[in-house]
Amino acid sequence: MKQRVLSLLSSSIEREIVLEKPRDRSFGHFATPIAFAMAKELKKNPMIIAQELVEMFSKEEMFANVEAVKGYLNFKLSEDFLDEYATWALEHPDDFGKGESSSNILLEFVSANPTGPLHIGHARGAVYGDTLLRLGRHVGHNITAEYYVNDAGNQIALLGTSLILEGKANILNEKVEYPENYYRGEYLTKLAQIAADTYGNDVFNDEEKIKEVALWAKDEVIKMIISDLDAINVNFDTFVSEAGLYDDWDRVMDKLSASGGTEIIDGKTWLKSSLKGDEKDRVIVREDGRPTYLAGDIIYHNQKFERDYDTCINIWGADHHGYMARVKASLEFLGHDSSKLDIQLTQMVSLLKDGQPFKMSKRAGTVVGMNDVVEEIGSDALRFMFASKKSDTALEFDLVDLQKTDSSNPIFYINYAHARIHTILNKSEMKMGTIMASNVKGLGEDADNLLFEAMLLNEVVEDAFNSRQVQKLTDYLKSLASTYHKFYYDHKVIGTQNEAKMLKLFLVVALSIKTGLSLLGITAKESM
RNA sequence: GCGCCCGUGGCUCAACUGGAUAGAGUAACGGACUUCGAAUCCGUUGGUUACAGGUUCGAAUCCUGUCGGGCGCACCA
Repeated sequence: MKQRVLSLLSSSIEREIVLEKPRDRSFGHFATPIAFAMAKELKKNPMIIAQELVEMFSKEEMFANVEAVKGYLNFKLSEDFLDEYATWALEHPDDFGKGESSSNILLEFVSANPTGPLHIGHARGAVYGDTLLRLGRHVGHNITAEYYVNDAGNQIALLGTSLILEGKANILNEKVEYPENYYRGEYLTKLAQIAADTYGNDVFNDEEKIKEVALWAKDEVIKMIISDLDAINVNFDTFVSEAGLYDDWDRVMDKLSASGGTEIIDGKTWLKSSLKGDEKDRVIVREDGRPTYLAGDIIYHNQKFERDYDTCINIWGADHHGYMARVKASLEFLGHDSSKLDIQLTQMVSLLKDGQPFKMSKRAGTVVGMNDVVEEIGSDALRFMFASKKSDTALEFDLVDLQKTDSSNPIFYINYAHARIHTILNKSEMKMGTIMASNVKGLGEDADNLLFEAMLLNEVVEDAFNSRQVQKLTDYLKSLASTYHKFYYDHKVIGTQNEAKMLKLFLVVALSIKTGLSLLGITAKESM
């Protein structure tokens, strides 16, 4: 909708136009402060400029009314235009809210180490990333969802050792000395049992097999992670293995040093990231020749950029923010445009249950598993909760609040609006053909407002994706549901003269809610 | 100490990225069912946008400083 208005305005005004949706509907459907900007250049009173613009546009069929108020230019859309758009939406439900962007984007998210199940912080990144993915695709972009698997380095060996210890302790019932660093948790108990079933109990005493067991365990953990993610409707297109990247190491190193990006001091290779905005240089190869974690990231990001995307989006936990400068520095040295790397951070999550800190009771300690939360409140509530908060602010929420079945629980409230529409459609004797053949004109201001709001989905989705702020969509859906509930309360539908018209209006609302929820990875309910 | 993020009604969050009177939900209180789902709706109370300056037609938003909070500051991933 907004696109159409904008393109009409752009054909007459040669400058960037900010078109906004006024808070107060009496100012129209759309408004622009363009006259203020023009006033500076033309050295004329903005009120006068606005008045001139009114005359330019008031004859357009798209508008019922164009007004100049205090320098703002306010547009009210015509009912013909609104009805035409509504009909189009209902006839093309799969295209509703879609955009025409077409960038190639790589979206990397979650990328949790394959050493244990996902915790609640990962879940936030997963939901945020997957929601961005859905929004971006709806807007028209071509996006690849990728998971970077850190399967090289110490932590895999540590996983192997931890599994062996677990087996010794719980299956062989031996006394074991635990080292300072090792993994623990219920998942290891399960894994040890499977390992015993697969390889036999001897495996826990066979030093030779430690490496093999570690790799096996890593694969098992990845399977667990994938199935955990699947439980909240998060899926990936590609998995990139860190271990597999090192074939490319020599080539990338050559490129780095050729551009003066490296330096060897005390037998270690340093990335001279301080030359590119980082606070200091970073070791990428240790004295003994083993690469550091950063090395893998450098090869990986180089590979990403050589795959030639328009934009690479990374979603990282906020505790990694110190990494941004060094990764970008390496990209610069490798001759890439680091501004194409868009790093979004997700902040910490803390959970309450009925006002008390929610922690896992098991021996694994303090970290809350994603599974545990999904079990408590379900995927829909979890996804909605995370999507509805700005990702870069710390978040605390109470599980009990998300189990409520009233308007205090937004996902419930929105589903209820959708379900009410289906109830009323089922109750009505109207045939779909009759409903579609009617028009939504002449229903009054409440109906016009509801219809207009329902048809704003595309604008909201584009805005949410471009600003990387997915909570704009959840806010929109809450507001739309509220407007609908109000309308429903105030207006009787069945048996009235305007039954078909109103049902057509409701169909648009339902379409918008259903589409919006699906972009959040949630299936709209048709009955509660 | 240095760097990044943040500070908006009692609480959880918005505010179209510099625009019109800072909005929702929750909590508290008071109303609306012989009516398509009251699982809903309506109303009242609650704000010097942490504080002090600055930039301009215009600031919660941008700049500077102060205070307060979170996260980093590995040859771990």
